[in-house]
Amino acid sequence: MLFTHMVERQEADRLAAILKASSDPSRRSILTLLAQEGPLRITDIAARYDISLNSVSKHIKVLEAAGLVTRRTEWREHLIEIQMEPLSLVDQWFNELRSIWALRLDALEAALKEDDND
Amino acid sequence: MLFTHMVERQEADRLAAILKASSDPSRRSILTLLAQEGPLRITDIAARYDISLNSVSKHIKVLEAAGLVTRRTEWREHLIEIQMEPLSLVDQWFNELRSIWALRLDALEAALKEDDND
DNA sequence: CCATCATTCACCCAAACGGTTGACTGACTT
DNA sequence: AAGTCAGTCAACCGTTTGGGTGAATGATGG
Repeated sequence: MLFTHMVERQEADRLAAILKASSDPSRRSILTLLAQEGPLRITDIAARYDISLNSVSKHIKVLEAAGLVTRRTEWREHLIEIQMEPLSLVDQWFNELRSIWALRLDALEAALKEDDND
Repeated sequence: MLFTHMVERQEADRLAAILKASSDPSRRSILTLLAQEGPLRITDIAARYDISLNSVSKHIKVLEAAGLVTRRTEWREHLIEIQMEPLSLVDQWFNELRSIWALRLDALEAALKEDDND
């Protein structure tokens, strides 16, 4: 059905964004930092690393696009907060993979048992 | 302790490899294919896509380096099999993140309760 | 009125990436 | 002896990516 495909496509894109965003070590480090310290300004985050403020700003935008982070802008100060929810989409993909794999094994086992009866 | 750090470093590198490997759509698709069809030759995999055999061969090498796939070489035929175990390392990282985050919230809550008593 | 501050924007650069093509290897088929 | 087959290696191309610099913005504080 068309609608289902659209939803699936959307989810696939979201998954892609999440995985790509978390595939970079700097961004993973920023996520950890945000998890332990709570919401931080971009400047505060940049202060922890020896990369430029600009670079951090770009990383935040990538994380934001993936939904891994949200931004609360209070005039010139942007408070960045980690968002855990998107991780579940990755969990979901893993579980799908695992169940597809298990399904095939089950079928294989059944086929073997069938062979026994011959 | 030095030894612990070495182990952690190793694990971090492995996590990085796994996330980067699964951040590409073609590679994710290949993984799904392998999950549902079982071990396949590189040629068989390539036949499913309109990218060259060479390109698939490279993707397989990336997946192999991440441990997401193993190779059983029977002379010129290379049987590629999906490996689920590495996914648990990503699960593990997610859970660490979530627990770090929860820990901070707990501390925050405790501090608020403390304030109430003033 | 001028400086400061937090952030983004517009470029620039080098490295990495996904993909291609072409040559090579080594056994099996004809 | 020649050709096919499965896969790798090496070189190349265009695009993306992570990083950097410098300027712009726009309210706030001297």
